[in-house]
Formats: sequence, structure tokens, C-alpha cells
Amino acid sequence: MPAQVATAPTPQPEPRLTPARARGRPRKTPLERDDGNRRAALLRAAAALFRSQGFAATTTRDIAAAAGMQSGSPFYHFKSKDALLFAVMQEGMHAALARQRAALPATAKQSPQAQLRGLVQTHFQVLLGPDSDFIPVMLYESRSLNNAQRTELSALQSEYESLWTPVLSALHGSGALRAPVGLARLLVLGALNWSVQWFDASKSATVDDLVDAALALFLGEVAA
Amino acid sequence: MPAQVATAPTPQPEPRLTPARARGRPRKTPLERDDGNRRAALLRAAAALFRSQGFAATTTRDIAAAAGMQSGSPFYHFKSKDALLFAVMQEGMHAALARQRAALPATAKQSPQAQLRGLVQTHFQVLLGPDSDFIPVMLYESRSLNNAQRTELSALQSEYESLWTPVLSALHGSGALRAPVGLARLLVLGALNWSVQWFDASKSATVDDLVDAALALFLGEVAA
DNA sequence: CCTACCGATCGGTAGG
DNA sequence: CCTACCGATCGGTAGG
Repeated sequence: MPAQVATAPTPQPEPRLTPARARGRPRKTPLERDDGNRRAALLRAAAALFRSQGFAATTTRDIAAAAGMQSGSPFYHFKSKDALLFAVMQEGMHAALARQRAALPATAKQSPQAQLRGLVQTHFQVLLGPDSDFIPVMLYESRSLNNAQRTELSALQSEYESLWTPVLSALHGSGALRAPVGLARLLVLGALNWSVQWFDASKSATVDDLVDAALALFLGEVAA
Repeated sequence: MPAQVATAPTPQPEPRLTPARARGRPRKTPLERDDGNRRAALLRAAAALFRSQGFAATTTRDIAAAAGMQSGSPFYHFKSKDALLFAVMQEGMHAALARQRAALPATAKQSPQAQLRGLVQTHFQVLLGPDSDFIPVMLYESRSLNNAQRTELSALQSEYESLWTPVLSALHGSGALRAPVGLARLLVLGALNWSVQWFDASKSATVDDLVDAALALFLGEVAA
């Protein structure tokens, strides 16, 4: 029998208005409660589950369990399952935009070919690298959004596409890219986006192999 | 009061083993019952709904209503909702294979470039033409299949891919295609498959425009 | 293929 | 963030 159990009976505490505060896991004051941490955990869990099972097939109970919560708790952080999906997609788009913008200066003074290579490389990293559940969810689950959400995301997607257009235009102008710029952008992004369906990090091809293959396919460029 | 009602009381028919046969809408004998027609109607309705709403978000009641049936009736034709999804995908793959094989002879004696153009054109028609819900469902809902179903479909998909490989190999051999054949096939099909996400028949670009743009992008070919 | 129904699950909420 | 719960919906079935 463990020594620390069954000693003197625990004295009943005086009744208080907020009895739970003093028991269970220690509570933090509102300022240090780190809501963002729990919210971020929910977002990450939701992104992973939405990606692997799809939005409609994922229950809010699945998400709660993956984040270590009880079934009703996600609704403390998000108004609805829909709002969770939208937040995942927004987070994904903001991260993708930030990464492309951070990578742009490195090739800004180089050839359009090198600029396209930079865009393609970062795009593959966003799709296939670590923390890469958010954008695939956005690509493949947008049908589950309502109109207002779809409109708001469309604006972010247009921003993202606007990073590609000048580079493709320059390539078209020099004859390196023969297809019309608008359709070329759609076909190129399609070729890249589809990789989330088949890319397997445990297989032989690496992300760099994909970048080389894509540039070779679109521009006839052979890797250096 | 309608004349044909409230005349002589309907005589009770003799009790029979199959009383329903003689009442209600006329029944056909088993041979002319045209089960295939009702089954095909369910498949078409399911394909359209699975495509527009996704598998998990579509109820078997939705499908029944779209085919003009009551809620329990789809289960007379299909064992489960899963079986319906699988049948849609199988139908789609068989049709796609049949159409590609029918189109092959037209370009068999022409250049590899012309052969690729033929494959791309038929692929776009299967994806975007009339009755084009089946293949998009297969492309975007395979996560909802069980393992046995997935394995069976993989075989059909391999058959389909095997139509592309010799053409891409010939193009790679002649230097017209610089990317490795395996990755090129995945990127090319991705570019084409993604079109179901954005192609709008009511917009300016036609399927023929897409074919031209794709060939220009992959081979640097300009349309004749 | 219809009628009537079951058992399970699900998104979401009240109150603490 | 947890507990306890509600109302609605859903896949599927028995019997005809």
C-alpha cells in the first residue's frame, strides 16, 4: 500500500464561488493562458485530419481528441466546424504568401528562368515540406466553404497568382514559354498541385528532383 | 364527387402469394425489367453529386431523390454507399480507357508529338466534355475507397498510364521532352487533371485552346 | 422498388 | 476548457 495514500482524510475545503480554480491542473491568469497555443494545436490537428480524411468525413470529436481535448472544447475556440476549415485555409495561404515573398529577393535580379525556378521550388516546399497540410486542404476542400469565405480566400489566391504572372510574361515575351500566359499559369500550378496526390517522401524522388523535372518540362531547361 | 369512385365496392381479390404484382404501376417480367436503366440512373446521379458535393457530404437520400427513387431504394441496386462510389469510378475508368483506345489508331503512324496531342485531347474531353462527372470523382474521391477497391482501381489506372509512357519515351529519346519520363507523366497528367478545378465551358477558352496550350507548354509546339 | 423503421453518430450548446 | 446533453441526420434493413 503506497505510503502517501490513506493517511489523514483530506479536509473538505470551505465552499467557495469558484471552487474549481484551486483544484486540478494549475490555471493561468487570462494574460498568460496561452490561448494561441491551444488554438494552434486545434488548427494543426484539423489540417492533418482534413487532409487525410477530407472535411466532411472528419468529426469535430476527431479533431478534439487529436488536440487532447474533450468533444465540446473545439467550440470554445472556433464558432463552428466551418470556421475551423476556413481558419486552416487562411493560415495556409498566409504562410504560402509569406514564404514566396521572403524568397523573391534572392532571384529578383536574375533571369526569368531563375525566378520561375524559385517560385516552383518554394511552391513544392509549401506543398510537400514540413507542416504541409494547410495548403493541400485549401486546394482540395474549398467546395465546403460558404460564399463569403470563398470570396475572402479568392483574394488571397489572386495575390498568390500575381507573383507568377510577371515571371511567366517575361518568359513568354522572350519565347522561352510558348503557351499563353493565363493558361500556362493554370497548367503549371496544376502540375505542381497534383504532386500532393502522388509525392511520397520515402520514395526515391526528392523535392529538388521535382523542381528540376518541372523546369525541364516547362522550359526545356536541363538541370545545372 | 368523381364518377369512378364510390361505385360498387371493389371485390377483395383472392389471397395470393404475390398480390402486389397485379396492382400499382404495371410490372415488367424480369427479362424486360430494365434494371440496367435504373442502375445507370443511380450511377449518373451519384457521379454528379459526388463530384459537386464530395462523397462524404452526399447522402444516399440525395442520390435516391435525384434518380426519382425513395430513400431506401438505392440499396436494392447497390450493397452500400461505398459500392456506389466504386461503381462510379470503375465506370469512369472503363469509359476513359475505351475512348483513348478508340482514338489511338488515328495517330498511330504519325509523330510522337501528334500522338501526345491525341492523348491530351481525348483526356481533356473525358475530363471536361459531356458525361464528365465519373473521372473527376475518381480523381478526387479515391481516399474514400477501401483497400480492396483501391487495389482494383490501381490496376485500371496503370493501364491508362501505360498508354502514355511509350509516347513520352519517344519524345524524351528525340530530345523534344527533357524531363525524366516518369516524373513528366505525373506532371503532365497533373496539369491536365487540375483543369476540372477551374475550367468553365461558359468562359472564353475552349477544350481545343487547352490542348494547344498544353502542347505548347510541354513541347514548345505552336498550334498549326 | 416502397414503407417504416432502427441504432449510431454528429455538430453544437448550456452551465459551470 | 469539461460535462452532460439535445435534435437532426444518416446508412442501412425487414418485409412486402
